[in-house]
Amino acid sequence: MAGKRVTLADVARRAGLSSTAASMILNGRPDTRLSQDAHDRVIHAAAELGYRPNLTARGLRTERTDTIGFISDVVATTRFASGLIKGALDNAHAAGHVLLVLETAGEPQREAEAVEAVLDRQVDGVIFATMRSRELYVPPVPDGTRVVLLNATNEQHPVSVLPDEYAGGRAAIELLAEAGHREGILLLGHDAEKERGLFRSMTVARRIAGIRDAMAERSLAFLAEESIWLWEPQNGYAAMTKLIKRHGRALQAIVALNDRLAFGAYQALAEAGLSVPGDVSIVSFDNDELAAYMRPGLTTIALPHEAMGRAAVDAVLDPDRTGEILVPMPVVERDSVAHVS
Amino acid sequence: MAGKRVTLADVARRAGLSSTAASMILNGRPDTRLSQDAHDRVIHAAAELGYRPNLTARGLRTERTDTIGFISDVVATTRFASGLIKGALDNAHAAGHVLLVLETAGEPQREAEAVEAVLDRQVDGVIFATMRSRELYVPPVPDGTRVVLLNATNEQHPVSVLPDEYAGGRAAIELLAEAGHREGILLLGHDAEKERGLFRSMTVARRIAGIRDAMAERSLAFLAEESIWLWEPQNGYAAMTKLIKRHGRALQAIVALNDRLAFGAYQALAEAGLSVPGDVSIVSFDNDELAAYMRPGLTTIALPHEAMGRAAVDAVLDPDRTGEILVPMPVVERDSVAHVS
DNA sequence: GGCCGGTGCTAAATCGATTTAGCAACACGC
DNA sequence: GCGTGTTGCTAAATCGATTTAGCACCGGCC
Repeated sequence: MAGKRVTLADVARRAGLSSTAASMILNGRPDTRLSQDAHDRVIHAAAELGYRPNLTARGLRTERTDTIGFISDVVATTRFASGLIKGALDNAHAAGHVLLVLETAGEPQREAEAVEAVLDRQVDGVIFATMRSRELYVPPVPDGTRVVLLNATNEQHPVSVLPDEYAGGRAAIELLAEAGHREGILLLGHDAEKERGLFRSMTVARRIAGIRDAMAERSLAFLAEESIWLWEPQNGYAAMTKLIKRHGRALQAIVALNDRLAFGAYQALAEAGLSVPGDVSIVSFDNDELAAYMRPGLTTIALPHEAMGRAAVDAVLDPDRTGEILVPMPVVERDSVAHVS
Repeated sequence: MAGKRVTLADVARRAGLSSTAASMILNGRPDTRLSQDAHDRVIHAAAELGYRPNLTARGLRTERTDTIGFISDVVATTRFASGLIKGALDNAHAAGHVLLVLETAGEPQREAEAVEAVLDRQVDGVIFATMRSRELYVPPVPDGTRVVLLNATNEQHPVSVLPDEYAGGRAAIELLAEAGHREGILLLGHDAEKERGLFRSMTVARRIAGIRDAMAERSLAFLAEESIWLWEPQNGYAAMTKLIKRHGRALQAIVALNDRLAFGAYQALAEAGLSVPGDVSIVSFDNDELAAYMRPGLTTIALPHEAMGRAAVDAVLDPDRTGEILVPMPVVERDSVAHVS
């Protein structure tokens, strides 16, 4: 494609009108007294010339750019991070906006740079996202700019989008209880005693609270709780190998605090000759890509990353949305939980 | 933070000079004859007021926005997609640029919209990325705009960044050969006969060519080749279950065409009571997240997603880069290949 | 005939930068 | 004392849109 871009002035000239008239007509301004004929001529000329407004120029005048800054500590390492982006992208597209994506690695220096980079480009709003949910430092932002925290909170900016972890935690226990499990349940990843006073993350705390409340309501107690600091497959494998030795067949169900731990548990159970869900049921959290690949498929409470990303964009664009926006965590039932009588 | 942004005019006023002078000084323009004193005053005033140029305004005048459009068919579903973005983000940041990320789901309609959306915002260049490497349709783009294809090619735009799949394919075979494997090698995922005339993807074709050339050079032949159209764990599992039955202990090594197939193969081997790498060695491609979680760790030829993303940004910013830019695929050695004598 | 109000449109200012063109003051050479 | 350069700086144009303020014309009414 060659030549320069068509400008509003070109359209106006072609229509035999001023660019004032062309601007008003193309923006559908109400209460202008421009004739029907003028409307027709401008719209026709614009179509004919393939006119598209230069948003840089418009932005300069209107201070609106139809662009949202999406600043994240991490974008690639987890499916969660990219899910947030995808959801945000979807709703931004639907609203005719576009996303400026920046990564900070969680370093305050880069966070500050990122904020400046997006403000220099006059974004309409900023979304701050984190992997590990937490109270997030937000560099100073001018008053008018709308800020939404995604999977994070901040005192000065009260608009946060979070997964409804409390309800998710309850759902995991409800699922096991409805399948008839009442005994021999193991909590893999957290021990109330050992981790007392340690801060893991805001949302994980709620997840665990949901689990414990649902247990208590049903007068259920865990057979064992195993604290694991890093929720990686290797650690899940090691912990489960030990626990199988200790508890043997008393072990009937596992609540794993994420899918990677569950994956490690599968490996340990297979080595010990125990089958899932025949001998042991497992329910977990996150719905990692992994969960679908495992055999049998892992039943898990999904982290609703895309829905969260979508909610964040909606919140940026709707000035009335405020406070904590909780996004439900869907229960993804596969084949790792057996019914017992 | 309150109040309006500081403008160049504010800085100039404070320094007691014209904004022309302030602009020239802050941009480090050569050959202006402005005094050292004027320099000091402007720089001092800018620092004092915390001046940051409005890039929208600058962009309007200079037609440069320090912004690159990153248009991808998919951003979230695979680690590959998000790796490309992360790499691009890294080098964009290093070069003081920022990325406008858009997703198209591979639909021409959305591709066209995406191009218009980024051009309307006067980006300095556009990167088109795909998951499945292919000749990509690129909507018309004005002459001056630099276009780079990432994991794709296009006739009109000769700048492409691709993984060096041919060398990667060779590397897989070299690895097995050096470990002493000469017989009982299975190619999992492709059968030359069955797939004749079918087009999978440009890069996969090169991968397979590298594999076959390296085999031929060493006068090696596959024990069997198994065509699998969709490279998912379930299909790898099914195919391997069948192949183990058919070939038994003759099977000594597997070249899996991606890690998800290898994962399925692991499951089938474990069920058949065969150990990796004791009974069967496996080498694979991609270096999915999965590969590190598997037991034993999977040796695989990595898809260099981040390096590719970085290379794409470099190519956009350097007008001299042209043609195919091949990014090496690193060999990631874990524990799935045994030495045999 | 003059005033009023409505209709249909446009000139010019504006956003915040960059860039072009050129002015005033001074030194120098002859 | 007069042209010629150099030095140090600025006024104004420009990019492409939006928006403010207001002009010219017409018809109707007294």
